[in-house]
Amino acid sequence: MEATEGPLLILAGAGSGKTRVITHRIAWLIREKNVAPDSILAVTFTNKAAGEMAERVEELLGHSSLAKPQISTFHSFCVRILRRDIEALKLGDKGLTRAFTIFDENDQQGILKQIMKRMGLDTKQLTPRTVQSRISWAKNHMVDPQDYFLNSKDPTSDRIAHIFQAYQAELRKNNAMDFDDLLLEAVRLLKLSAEVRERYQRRYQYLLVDEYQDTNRPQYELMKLLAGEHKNVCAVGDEDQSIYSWRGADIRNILEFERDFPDARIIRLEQNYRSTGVILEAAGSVVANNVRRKGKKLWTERQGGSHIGYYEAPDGENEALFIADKIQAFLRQPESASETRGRGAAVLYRINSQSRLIEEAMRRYNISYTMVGGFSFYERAEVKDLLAYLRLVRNPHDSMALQRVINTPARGIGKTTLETVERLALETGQSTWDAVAAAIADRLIPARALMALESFRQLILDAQAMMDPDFAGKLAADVAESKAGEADIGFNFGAVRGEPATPAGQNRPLEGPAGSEGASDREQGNEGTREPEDDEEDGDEEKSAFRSPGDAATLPELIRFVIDRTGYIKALEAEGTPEAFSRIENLKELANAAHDAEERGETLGEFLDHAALAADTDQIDPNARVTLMTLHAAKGLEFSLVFLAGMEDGLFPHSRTLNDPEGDLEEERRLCYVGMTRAMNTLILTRAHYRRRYGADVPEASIPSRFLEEVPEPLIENLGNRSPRWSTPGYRPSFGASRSHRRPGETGETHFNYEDESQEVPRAPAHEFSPRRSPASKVGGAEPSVENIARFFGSKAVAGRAGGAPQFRSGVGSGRDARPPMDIPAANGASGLRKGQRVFHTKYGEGTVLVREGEGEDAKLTVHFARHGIKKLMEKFANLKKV
DNA sequence: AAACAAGTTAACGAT
DNA sequence: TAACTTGTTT
Repeated sequence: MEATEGPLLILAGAGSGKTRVITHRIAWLIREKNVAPDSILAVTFTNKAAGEMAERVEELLGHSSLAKPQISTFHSFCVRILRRDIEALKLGDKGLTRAFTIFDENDQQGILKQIMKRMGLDTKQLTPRTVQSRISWAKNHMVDPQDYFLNSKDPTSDRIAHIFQAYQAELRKNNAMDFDDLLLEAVRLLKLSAEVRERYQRRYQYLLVDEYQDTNRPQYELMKLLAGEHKNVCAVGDEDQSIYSWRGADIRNILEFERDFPDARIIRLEQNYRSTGVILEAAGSVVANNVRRKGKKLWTERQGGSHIGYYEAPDGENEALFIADKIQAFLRQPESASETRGRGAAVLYRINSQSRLIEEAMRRYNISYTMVGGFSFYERAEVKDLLAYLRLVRNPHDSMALQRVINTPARGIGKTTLETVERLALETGQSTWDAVAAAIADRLIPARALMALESFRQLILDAQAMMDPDFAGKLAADVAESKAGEADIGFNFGAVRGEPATPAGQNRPLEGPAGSEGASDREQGNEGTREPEDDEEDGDEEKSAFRSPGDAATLPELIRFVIDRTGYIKALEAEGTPEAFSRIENLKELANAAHDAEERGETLGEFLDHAALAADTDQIDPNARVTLMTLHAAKGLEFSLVFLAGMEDGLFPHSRTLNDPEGDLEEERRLCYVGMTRAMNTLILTRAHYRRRYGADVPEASIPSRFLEEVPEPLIENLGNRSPRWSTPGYRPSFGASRSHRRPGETGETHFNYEDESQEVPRAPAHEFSPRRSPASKVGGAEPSVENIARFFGSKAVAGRAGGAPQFRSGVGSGRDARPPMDIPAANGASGLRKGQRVFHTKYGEGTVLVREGEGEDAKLTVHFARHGIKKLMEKFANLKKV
C-alpha cells in the first residue's frame, strides 16, 4: 500500500474496501508523496464507479487542490484521447476526424444488415446480431478481418470475415467507431504515434486500474502503453469476481500479473467488512469449487449471522410474491433503516427477463422499487430521434442517424427516395449525406421529394451554422484549400447553390450550404471551435472559460431549434395519445439534461459522448430501499438483504455454460459468488419449481441450481415447506400439489407468510381476476386454475388442429372460455377454390390455383399467374373470382 | 404512405 | 407471450 513506485497488485476480496484502498492511495500519493494530482490516472469500468471515486478523493483532499486526478472509465478515457489526437492517425485525407460518432449496438447492427443485404446474404440464417457479436469478439481479442479470415475453419466464418471487412470500411465512411473501436483505436494511436504516446506517458505518472480482473486485451495493452517505462501501475482486482469474459475480459491478466511485471508487489486484502460470517462461509464454499483462482480466504469479525434462506416456490409468480412479502416485512422493521446504514434490499437475477414477475409482485405489494436495466432513457425512440439530429449536426456522415430521422417526423421522404440516395452513395463511394447533396444537385429525385430532401439538408446545415457562426467562413477557406482537385464535388457545390433555396434557408445567410462534403470531413467538429487545450492541463472546468458568450448557440438552443424546425413535438401533440404525451415529456427531459450539460460547460460533442457511453448501471441509487437488477449489475454494491432469484440449472448457471464445465461454468460460479457477497446481513436463495420459459404455454419443471449443493447444508434454513431441497429433479406434481406449501411460516418469523399478507394488499379490483381471489391463488400453477387447464388443453387442441384456427388461438389469451369455433365460416364468395381452379385477380389477371393451405379465414392460396408468376395470397384478401 | 396482419424472434451479461 | 419485422394490401 505504501509502495509508491513500481507495479503493485492488490488482490482485494469482496467487501474488503477496494474503493477505499484506491481512493486512499490516490490521496496518499498527493498528500504524502507530493505527486501532482493531474499526473494520476485511475480507470474504472463504470461511470458510476468513476464518479464515486472522484467524489471520495475530493472529500479526502478537502476540496483543497485545483488540479484533480483523472478518474474515468476506460471508454471515456479513450474517447478523450481520440477526440484530441485521432487526427494523428490520418493519412492524407483518410481517416476519422475528431467529430467521429460513437455507434451503439443498434447502429452496428443496422450497418451490418445493410452490408449483408448488399452481399445478398440471408439475414435470417445468419443474423446481424450474431455477426455483430462475432465481430465484437474479434475486436476484443484484437483479431482483425484478415486474421479472422485466415483463422476461419468454416464457410460461415469466411463470410463473417468478409462482412467484418466491409463493416470497417463502412464505419470509416460514416466517420464512426463502435464501442470496441474506442479501445482499439486508442491503442493503435498510442502505438503508432510516438509523439502522442510519450505525451501521455509523461502526463500520467501513476496509473490505477480498478476491477483489473475484468480487463480485456485492448484495455490491458492500453495500460501497458500508458505505463511506459515507469510502470507505476496499481492494479486492483479479485479474480473471483471476474464475470465479463463474454466481453473479452481475460482473467489471465490478473492471474499472470506477476509474469508481466516480475518485480510486482502483491498485497492481499482478505478482511471483509461487509457480510456476516455465515454469508462469507457460504459464498466461499461455492467459489472454492473453482480451479482457476489464486485462492484466498476471506474473514470477518462479524461471526455468525442468520442462516442462508432457501425457498422453493412452485412457480415464478409465487417466487416473486414470496420475495415481495419478505421485502415488505424487511421494510417494516423499524430498525432496518438505521442498522443497515441506509442499505436496502436487492433482488438479483441472472437474466433481465426475470424482472417482469418480480416487478409485478412489487407493484402488487405496493413496494416502490428501482430497477436497473430494461429500457433506459436513452433507448426511447423519441430520445434517440432527437439525439440522431444532434449527431448529424456534429457528424453528418453518420448514416444511421441520418436514416433514422430523414423522414422523422414524416416529411415526405419515402423508401424510394432513400433507396435512390443509398444507391448513389454506394456507386460513388460517398457517405449518405454526400449522396443526398449529389442527388439534389443532379435532380435525381422527383420534384416533391427533392424539396423535402433539400429542406432536411438545410435544416442540418442551419443547425451546424448555428453552433458555429464561423462555420461558413471556415468552410470557404477549407474548400478553397483542399477541394481544388475534386471537380465532381465542386460541380455539386455549384449545382447546390443553384437550387432554389427553401424558405427556411432564406432566413440564414449561410453560404454555400456547400457545407456538405468539405465541411463534413474537417469541420463538423463544432467542438473544434474550442480546441482541446494542450494536453498538460486538461480539466473540464477550464473549457467553459474558452466560450465567448454569444458567439455560438447553446445546447438547449440547438435542441429547441431542432424541435421547432422539425415540428417534432407538434406532430406528437397532433397524435394526442397518452403515449405521445409521455414522449413529449421524455423530450423535455432530454432538454433538461442538455441544459444541465450546458451549465457544466459541456460541448455538444461531450453531451453526445455522455449519451453514448451512459450505462444502465450509472443510474443505480445506492440509497434506494429496494433495487432490482441482474447479478452483473450488482457487482461493487452492497445491500442489507439480498435475494438471488431463479436458482435453477439452465437459468443459473445459464444453459449456455453447462456444456463447458471448466470455462464458462466457473464464471457462472463467480457470478454466484458476486451475488452472495453483496449481502450484508441476510441472504435468501429462491427457486421456482416450474418456470415458464419463452412464454411457453406449459411451464417447465426445473432442476435446482448446482450451486445450491455447494452451500454447506448446515448454513441453510428452508423457508418453505417443500421438504426435498434439491432432490428428485424431474418429478411432476399435479397442478394442485403446491397447496401443501402453504402453511404459515415455520421459520419463526410468523408475519413472513406471504399469503396472509397478500390479503391486505390494496389492489385495484382489476380487470382480469375476480377481486375476491387472493393474489396468491392467482399465482400460476399454484392452483388448478381454470385458466391454466383451459390453456393447457386449448393449446393442445390448437396444436392438434391442422392449420389451426387463429381466432381460437388468440382466444386463449383473452377470453379464456373460448371454444373452438363450431365451424369455419366461409370468408367470401371465393371459398371452395381448389387446386386447379382458374381464378381472376384484379391486379394480376388470370391464374391457376396451385396449392391450397389451411381452411376458412386464413386459407392461403398459391396461384400461378401468366404474367406475374407464382404468388401466395390470402384467400380472405385476394378477392379472387372464379373464372 | 399508411394500415394491417402474418411471421419471426427473443432472452445472458453491458461499456 | 409480446414486440418487432416483413410483406401485402388499398
